[in-house]
Amino acid sequence: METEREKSRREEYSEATRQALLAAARQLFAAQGYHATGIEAVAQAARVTRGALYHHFDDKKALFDAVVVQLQAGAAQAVARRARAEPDKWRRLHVGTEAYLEACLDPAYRWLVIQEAPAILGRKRYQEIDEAYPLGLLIATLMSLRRDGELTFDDPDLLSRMLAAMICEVAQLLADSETPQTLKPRVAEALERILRAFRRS
Amino acid sequence: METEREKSRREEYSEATRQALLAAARQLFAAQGYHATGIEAVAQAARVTRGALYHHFDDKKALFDAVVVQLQAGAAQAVARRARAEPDKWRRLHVGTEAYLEACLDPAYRWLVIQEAPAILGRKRYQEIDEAYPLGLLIATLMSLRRDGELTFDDPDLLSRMLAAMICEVAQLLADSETPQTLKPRVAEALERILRAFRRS
DNA sequence: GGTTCCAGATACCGATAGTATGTAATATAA
DNA sequence: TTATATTACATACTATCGGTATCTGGAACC
Repeated sequence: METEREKSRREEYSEATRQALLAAARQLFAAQGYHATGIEAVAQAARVTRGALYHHFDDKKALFDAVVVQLQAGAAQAVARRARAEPDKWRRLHVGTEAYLEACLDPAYRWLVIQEAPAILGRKRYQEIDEAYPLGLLIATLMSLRRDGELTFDDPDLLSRMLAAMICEVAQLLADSETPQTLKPRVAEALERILRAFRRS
Repeated sequence: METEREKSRREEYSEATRQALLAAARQLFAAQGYHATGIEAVAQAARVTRGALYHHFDDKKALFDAVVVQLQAGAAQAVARRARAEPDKWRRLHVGTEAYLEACLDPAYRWLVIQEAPAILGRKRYQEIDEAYPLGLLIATLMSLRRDGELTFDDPDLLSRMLAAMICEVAQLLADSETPQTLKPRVAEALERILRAFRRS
């Protein structure tokens, strides 16, 4: 914890408008996509002018970046909350992937984080954020399993990315599916089998 | 084959400029990305004016769409060429995934088809193209294996998408990797194991 | 109580996608 | 052969939008 210096009224207001801008941006970007959303519209939705927006964020990309960070942080928190409860590591992995899959079902997450973010922020920056949040959790879990000799594969980093890619893809399918309730168990089975392929037998 | 009606000189010229526009677009989009590339630049590179471009393509997105179709067709052709030679179906699958992975290593393919296309064309249209070309091959192969009772999983469509997603992700990793020669065998092993998890034992 | 500083507003610029219209060349029909 | 229709392409213009430079009012601080 950093020393909680008393915030001035000004700083409070400033922070509040920053949050309002973030919320407006998330909402509009998710609803219409990044390029279809004008900076002007975001500012209006947050009830400020474009000047205020440019005071808080360097440019449109920086605003989008902040939205993505926020979404990734939220997803990671949701996953961690559920996984922490599990004592067994394989169970933790299982619960974690399921929780992440659930997080991916949020339309805003799918559209902004999975679809648009890599192209807009660039793969490098995208991976930075991903590793700092949800992907980082997965990597850590797999590395831990590897240390215990429970994972029969030498590259947890590679494996985690492959798993994450699959989960994202599957989330899109589930979201687009007209019969998700029949698709869901198949997805679970496939993931189960794949994980087993890397588990010490 | 449709009846090869004699082409007039005009039609030949027209087709040639269309191809020139496509080639210029592919080159520039791949080099700088979709949004960073102006319509004007594409027209100039093809040595025509923007008017000509808008004559051949409805808008910028349609131009991009055509480029993506061309790239996907090329990839599918490369995969089919290599896979057709194999008599055994599992071998065919193996060779096919490897060939597709190789196709994904083309920077233009990675950037335009994998990264930008879903966001720009929309997931629906993207899947249409994908299913018509490389993904379609994979689905067909898996369905054939399923019919033979060789595949112990009920949803070849789902599985093929999961595999394709992984391969795309892995291609990005290989491309970014500083030591692809050490990464490659690990990738091969992982894919091998995953396929085995769905193979009749 | 005057000065500094900063959140936010206003006004402007440049780039670019898209449109409306014009033109010259070729195909087609009388 | 001449007249008409069609087509490929060019030119000029508009609207939108991201970004910047400049300004202002009020809170914090000496």
